[in-house]
Amino acid sequence: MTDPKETINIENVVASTGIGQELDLQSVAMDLEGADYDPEQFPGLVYRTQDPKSAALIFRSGKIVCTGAKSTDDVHESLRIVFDKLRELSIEVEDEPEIVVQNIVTSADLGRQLNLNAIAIGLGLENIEYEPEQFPGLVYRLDEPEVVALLFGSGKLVITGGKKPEDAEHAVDKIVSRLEELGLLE
Amino acid sequence: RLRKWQERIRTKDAGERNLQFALSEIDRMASALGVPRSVREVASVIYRRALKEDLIRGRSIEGVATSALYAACRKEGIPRSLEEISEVSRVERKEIGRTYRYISQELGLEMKPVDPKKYVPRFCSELELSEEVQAKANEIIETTAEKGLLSGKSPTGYAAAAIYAASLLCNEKKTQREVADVAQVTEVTIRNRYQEQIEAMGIHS
DNA sequence: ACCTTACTTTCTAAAGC
DNA sequence: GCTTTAAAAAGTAAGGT
Repeated sequence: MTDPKETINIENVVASTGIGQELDLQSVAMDLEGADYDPEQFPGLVYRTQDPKSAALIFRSGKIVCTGAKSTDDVHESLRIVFDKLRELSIEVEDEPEIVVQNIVTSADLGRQLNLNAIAIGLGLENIEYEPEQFPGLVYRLDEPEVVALLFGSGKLVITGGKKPEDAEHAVDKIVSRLEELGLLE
Repeated sequence: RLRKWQERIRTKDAGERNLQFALSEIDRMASALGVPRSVREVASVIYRRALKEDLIRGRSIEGVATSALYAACRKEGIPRSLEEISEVSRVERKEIGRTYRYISQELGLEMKPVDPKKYVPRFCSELELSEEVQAKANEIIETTAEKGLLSGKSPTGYAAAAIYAASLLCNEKKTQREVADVAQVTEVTIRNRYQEQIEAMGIHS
């Protein structure tokens, strides 16, 4: 049997950082090509990097949110590009601003079909949310690690809310053992 | 002080008025949906519990009232889809759904997923289909759900497909459009569920 | 009937309303 | 609470050909 842990794939990494300097977003929007800035709609300026693909939300305070990267390395690479772009606009940016990963979205495959109805009862209706009229996935919140899992009938799942790649692995382990002890896998 | 006392009265009156409004809304929607009085009573109890547990803060009274009715219909085994409920409420479907999930979770209602078979009698009677078709539709739902086909699928679409298939098998054919209209799903959904169900039932047609 | 686009759910930070 | 950004899962829907 393929270990479900081997099927884990990081789909999105969200991180926050800051250049340690206030910004005039109006002028940054003028000079930075491809920048989307509509303060009436949202206070942040949106700047997209192509390789690695990501979207950076740049704020007046100098704080930045980067999302869409496929790995923590890509987050660093994307933000390095953003920092350099800002430096090209002669904006002072710290040498190595601290980058904090805030959320990692992962997908995985348990390798067998799931009977979500049975799993909903097995895990306990008070511990899950399963409303197929509204969404096909069963929502399962774990305490340790503190993540949220979306389980689908196909056996595939999504893990989100984690801050480290290991969180997803631990979550998959716990889910697999929980479903196995309930006799709901295979 | 007199002012504090007056304020308490005012608050009490406002609260009382809000409760009356909520209960009258539940009554109005229940009548429009044609659900029995017992369901309105269950909905009222759920609404009062939500009020007691202070779950209405940050939400509209009408949203909570509508969600309570939606939950009550399910609890009583005569579910109405969010689509149907939203047609008699001024709250939009998405808001009813999220408010329902919230009060369901907070009040520990422990609602089981809707069984598609619960929609069969009402949909079939609206389509004027026989008991034989109903029984066949229930059989299709039961058998295919046991094979795992139900996971993640909407109960209304699932019931609609089984009813469509049963109407064909019993020579009381209804078109996909007719069934789709009463179940408030698209013909595409019926087609997709129908194909999976007849395949799982080993029916050639 | 197909295809494409888009919306539902989960998570997270940011600043401001 | 909302606004915006990204991403996956799978179901449902809508519009065009």
